[in-house]
Amino acid sequence: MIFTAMNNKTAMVLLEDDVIFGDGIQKMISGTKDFYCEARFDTVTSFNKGFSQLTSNIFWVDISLPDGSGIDVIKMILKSKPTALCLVCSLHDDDKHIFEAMKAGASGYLLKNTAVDKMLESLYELQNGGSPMSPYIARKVISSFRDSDSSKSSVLDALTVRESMVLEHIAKGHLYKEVADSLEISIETVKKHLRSIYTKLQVQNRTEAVVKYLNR
Amino acid sequence: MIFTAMNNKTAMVLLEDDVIFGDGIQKMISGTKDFYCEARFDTVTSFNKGFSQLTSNIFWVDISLPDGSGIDVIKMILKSKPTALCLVCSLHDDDKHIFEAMKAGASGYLLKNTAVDKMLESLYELQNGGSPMSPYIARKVISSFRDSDSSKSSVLDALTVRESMVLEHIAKGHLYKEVADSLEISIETVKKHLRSIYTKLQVQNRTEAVVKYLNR
DNA sequence: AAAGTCATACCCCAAACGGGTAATTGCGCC
DNA sequence: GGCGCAATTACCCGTTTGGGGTATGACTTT
Repeated sequence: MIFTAMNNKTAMVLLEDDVIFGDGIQKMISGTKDFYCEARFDTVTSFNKGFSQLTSNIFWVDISLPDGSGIDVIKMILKSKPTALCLVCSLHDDDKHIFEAMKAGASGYLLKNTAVDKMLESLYELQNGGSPMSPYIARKVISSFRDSDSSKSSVLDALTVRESMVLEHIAKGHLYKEVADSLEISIETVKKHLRSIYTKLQVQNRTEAVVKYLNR
Repeated sequence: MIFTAMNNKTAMVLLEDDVIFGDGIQKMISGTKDFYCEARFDTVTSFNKGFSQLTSNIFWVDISLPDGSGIDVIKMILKSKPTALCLVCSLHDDDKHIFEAMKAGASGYLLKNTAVDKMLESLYELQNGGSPMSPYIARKVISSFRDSDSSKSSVLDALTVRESMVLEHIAKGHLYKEVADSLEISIETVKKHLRSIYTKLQVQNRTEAVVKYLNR
């Protein structure tokens, strides 16, 4: 469903399959003096069909749609409009949905239980370079950066200085001989270090050791 | 500077070296009916000295302090109080400071030009499980998740279905034999697949291949 | 001075790996 | 309906790696 343009207002698009909820959002948008709803869709298919005619830069998207995921829609939008702002509004508060949406390029993430005034505020925040998130989402997002470490000692800490150097080279795909030349020690010593590493990391071969090293 | 306790209010600590700004924040906190300032410090040293006597769970911390970084203070706080909420309030809006603070475990990040009412709102948001961030910060944070591109074809896309399956197993540290058993093919076939993988990924051995796979 | 850890180095041998070659299957295309 | 091509399967051979033992000198801790 595509509507007519309006002067002095920012165009935005609504993708939401729940009729009641969609009506509410559309009404909310219409009630502002700064935004208007250029188009409204309730399926991925209809959105794709109408997309090429849209001029909006702001997209309000639900994730769970009857015929697909809003996350894929976001990817599609950003492929042809890299500066588009996609605001997810979803019931989902699990890591998978949240982080997939972010990876896809969402510029904000609201839960559906958000108060209307907060939703409105979010639109303005979005437009002004912000990334509105429901508090619970923001906490998850910011927490994901937290170094589980600082206190928790990694198994890698058990390695000696020399062992760490060896593992670092090994993780680059080097052979015993190459590591030996780099560190100016004999191949046998490299082997010895690597065996200590395997023991300490409780792994059986170099691949497992490298995986542990890379996931530090 | 440590103050006396107050009933029915949430205790919080202020770490800020700018006297004028600190006064403003302290006044703001005092003006609320839900928070009070248990203590106020202007250096890392004085904070460390007083820390053991503090009961607060909320910490308002500046990053640039005359004798050190607030980021280290956050690490220290969380080491002894893992549930503490640290709200950074800083002038710094560069990636390094932002993400270091998040890694250290900050629960929110405000820029100093934030309006007072937003600052207040942030305290409540923090207490209610949210992670207040200035819009600019939130946008940076959320953008950092964005897949530099879902359109850019990874070298891994060149792999056939079977090759991908093989690589997936290999990346778990499995041996030829284990992969062969899993996929119910002969060891020799696994080896052949892996060699095709090496060619396509332009690597010489399994470690390099696994590194490329893990960095996908 | 003794005990312990780290880094160095060597030997041996079985298991795993990497590279060359080749047969078979499966699928699109004319 | 057969041709072409990629994908999948498979074997052989020489090299690399993994795991075992042993040993010596430097440096720390006790």
